[in-house]
Amino acid sequence: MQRSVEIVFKALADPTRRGIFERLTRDGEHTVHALTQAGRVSQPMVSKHLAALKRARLVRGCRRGRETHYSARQEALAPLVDWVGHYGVFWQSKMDRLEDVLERMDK
Amino acid sequence: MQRSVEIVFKALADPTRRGIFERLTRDGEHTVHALTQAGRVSQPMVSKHLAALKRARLVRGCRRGRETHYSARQEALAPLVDWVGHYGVFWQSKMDRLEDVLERMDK
DNA sequence: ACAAACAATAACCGTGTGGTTATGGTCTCG
DNA sequence: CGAGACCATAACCACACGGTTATTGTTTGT
Repeated sequence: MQRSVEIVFKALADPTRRGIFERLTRDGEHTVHALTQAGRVSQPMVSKHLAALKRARLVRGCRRGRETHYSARQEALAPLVDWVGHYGVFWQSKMDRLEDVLERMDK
Repeated sequence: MQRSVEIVFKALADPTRRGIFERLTRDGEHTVHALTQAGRVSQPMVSKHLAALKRARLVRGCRRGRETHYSARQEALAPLVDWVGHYGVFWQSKMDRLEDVLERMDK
């Protein structure tokens, strides 16, 4: 619980990692090679960052032959959203109203 | 812009800092002394963490005599919320609907 | 079968950062 | 005035972390 908040926050605190996540979100699946080309860091570093994002479940990689394809898992942002909902009361009021509305919409 | 996202994420990535912010959010204004008592970290460290939170505008301190009273500024979570809205498309759809609803509610 | 491509790991390095104790600067109060 | 409370800063230390190059293990194409 608290653990995942910790891991997600830490994972997204690094700009390079955020950049990778943002790119995977915008452009979809990418191989390590592709991410290395675009980025300004070496391939091993990309792999390391991907490992960190994977630990936070922010990213999922599937090996396909000799290349690994990574894609973003936006659901993994849930701990972040929950945290804001808990401790950012200003935003919580908005979220609460959202919950109500969504509930009513589903009926 | 990007800068504030960076600073806010980094500030909240540390568990001690998150703890301080959470406490200030729950229990309201506190002096450095009070925060030191509760925490298991030394007073200078509390001051340092408060300085970091202050740089992120997550916290505001006002000197009152010889003690400084700190309180949380939840509005400073905005960059975080915006970022999630931007890159967490899953959550963005919810947020968009929220925006619409709130707009209609205000009329 | 072999060379090259792709990704992960290892080994290493500099620095950023969380932590400490010690010190200094104000303010309060007897 | 002087002692002590409160906070910030300094000086310092250990280590986690972002970065690199070198290496290894698979897989692919010819």
